[in-house]
Amino acid sequence: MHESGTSSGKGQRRVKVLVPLPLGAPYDYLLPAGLEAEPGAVVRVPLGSRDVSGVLWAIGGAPDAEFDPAKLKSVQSVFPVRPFGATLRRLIDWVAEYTVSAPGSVLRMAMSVPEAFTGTPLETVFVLGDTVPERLTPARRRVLAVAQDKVPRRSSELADQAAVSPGVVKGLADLGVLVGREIPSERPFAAPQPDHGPQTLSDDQASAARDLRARVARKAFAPVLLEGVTGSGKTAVYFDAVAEALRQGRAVLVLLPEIALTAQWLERFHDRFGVAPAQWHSDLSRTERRRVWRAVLEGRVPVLVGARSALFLPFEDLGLIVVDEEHDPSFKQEDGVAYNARDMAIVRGQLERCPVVLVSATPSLETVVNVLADKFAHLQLPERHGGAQMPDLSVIDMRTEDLPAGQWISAALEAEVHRTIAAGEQALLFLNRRGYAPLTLCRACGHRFQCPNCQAWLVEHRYSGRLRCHHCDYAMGVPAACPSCDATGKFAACGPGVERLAEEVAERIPEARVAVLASDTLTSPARAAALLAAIENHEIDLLIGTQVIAKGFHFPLLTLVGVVDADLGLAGGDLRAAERTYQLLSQVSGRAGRESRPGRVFLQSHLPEHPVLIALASGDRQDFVDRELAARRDHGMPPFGRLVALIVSSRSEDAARQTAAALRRAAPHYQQVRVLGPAPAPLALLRGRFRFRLLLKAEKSVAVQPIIRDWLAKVRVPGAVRVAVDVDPYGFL
DNA sequence: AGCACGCCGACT
DNA sequence: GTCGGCGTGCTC
Repeated sequence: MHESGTSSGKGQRRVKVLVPLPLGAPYDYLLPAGLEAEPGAVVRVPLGSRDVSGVLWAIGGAPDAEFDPAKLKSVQSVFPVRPFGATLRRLIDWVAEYTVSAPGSVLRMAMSVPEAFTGTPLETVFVLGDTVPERLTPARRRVLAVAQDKVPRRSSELADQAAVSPGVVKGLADLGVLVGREIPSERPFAAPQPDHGPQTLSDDQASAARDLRARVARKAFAPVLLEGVTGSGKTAVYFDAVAEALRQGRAVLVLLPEIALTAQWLERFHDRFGVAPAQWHSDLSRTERRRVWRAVLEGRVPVLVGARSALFLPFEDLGLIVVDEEHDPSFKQEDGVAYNARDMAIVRGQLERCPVVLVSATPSLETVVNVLADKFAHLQLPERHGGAQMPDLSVIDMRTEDLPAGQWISAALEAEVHRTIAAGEQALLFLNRRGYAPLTLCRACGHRFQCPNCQAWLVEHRYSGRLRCHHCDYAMGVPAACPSCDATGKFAACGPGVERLAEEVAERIPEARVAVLASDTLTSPARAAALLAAIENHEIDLLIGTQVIAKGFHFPLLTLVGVVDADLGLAGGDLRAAERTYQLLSQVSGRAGRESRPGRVFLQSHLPEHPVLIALASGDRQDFVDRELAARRDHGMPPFGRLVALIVSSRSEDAARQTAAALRRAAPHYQQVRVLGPAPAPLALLRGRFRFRLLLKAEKSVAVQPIIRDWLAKVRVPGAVRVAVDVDPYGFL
């Protein structure tokens, strides 16, 4: 019973409240006379049979004509926190409009900490208790030594300072040796010092840095591409702009792809500014997430580095946004609200009136076109920093190699690895495939292990002894006998993954001390950091890695890069296959010879005449970009045309097919618009759902969102069927 | 996203 | 006979 909700006495204003649910529009509520709230206020409202937190979106406004005014409910309370700023609210509306999704779904991304508004965040700190431990291990002794001074510390601080794992601290706490206590966690975020450790910049770097500093000082929107070959010192340049924003007292947001692996980036930040920045990524604990969110809202975070979702944090006074590795596909969110954080960063910069710096060695074609059209300023660093040379790159034609079955390293590449290790240097073998083998089949009957939920093969992982689907969380043990014909000992692994490559290396390059780096072996930041340290200390000679190794790492001794299968990304009809392969391979190549020792790169390929390989081998990126742009323009493809994908999915294949067909029949008819499909989506079965895809292709001048909205409104979609809209789709999944 | 309501299998 | 499975639909 919500009696208060049905009254509409005098002094109660009607307000619009957006709740973080996919509801399409803000809902109307009454604001009781006693409550004061302005737009942006975080409020508690009744919804159905429960209460939810939402944001007051507007006072008054046109009442919802569909809704019976007698049923209006009342705002229950207003949280005592700073309201969401007008720019963030406009960003949320803008993103919802652009991506054709519910504003509530976008708000949800900006309110990712449901419990962030209530009271004061608490955290547990420990001090030495009276109990004496029975067994004193060396690790425990170190913890006690640290705790001796009676200063209360969080368990992670104790663990760090005593150089023990968090488990040791927890063990002592469980024994009562350490006593925990809850205290308000409003520890300030340490202030980065703009002049802590300035770096010497080359002339090119200094002039780019000067330009960026001036733009930051101007406090106006300015999109800038900072382009420079791998190793040219782009980070040092934008750090200067960060320092300038700090001097202005404005906040800085740095977006990076896959934050968990940026130990080296954090180290550089620490060297430059004396402290660590605040961080935002999916691995944060609840407490930490809440602490950071709250601190951002209250304007206590000077610099934050985060993954794409950090774009929706409630900053009040942003002075600079940096999108590092702007071309990286992981800025594109595919599920839920499909948005590209790089593009939305530009929008946020516009709303906040601050510069947005896109950083890359291989800018996306979208960005290249924006530079050509003078929409983005362009700063270039043509040379490697500190006199290092770009690596020497050559292609190994695998058609003339005669490798025995189960081997993937050519004789030439093997010889190079031996030589590199003998010279006391390090080598990297790159293969963008996790696990042991991408396909396992039975030689007796031809049975292939397939995922029951997805249209995909199960990938054998020998380290964990399981067959795993890379698209959902399905996994099974390797059975003793074939499930189809009962034969035993007939399984054959087809194709290589990094684990199998490691096996080949053990046989052919036995002198190498090897580390395998893949997203499933670098499970925690701690493990990643330990592995990086081992590499830096030259305890490792040979790195075998998937694309996690391609980004941003800097190993002085690494002089040889071997790309085991340079053709891997080129198959299939993906629009961006060539662009992405070029980006990935030039980034991997860029790991070689970053300091005084020159680097060499070998690309093993069956398609040495492919434009991507020719461009990589010749080092002529411009020629490649020109050709690729010409091809895109000829076909009216992005960045010259626009695409919107509709993915129709359902547990019932029939229901999905029928809805897709109904959408086809209702397809919009305009001169500059074409609708393709429906066709089974590239992953026609994903996580137990059957998927069909329609593609709308339009000229660049067309506003596609209203067309899509009209289109969707014409078709009745049964509850069991979902239609996902992806404006500017990236991959063709 | 929850949570309620609603129609079909194994239990106190 | 009911307890409860999760499919479907609504929430100002």
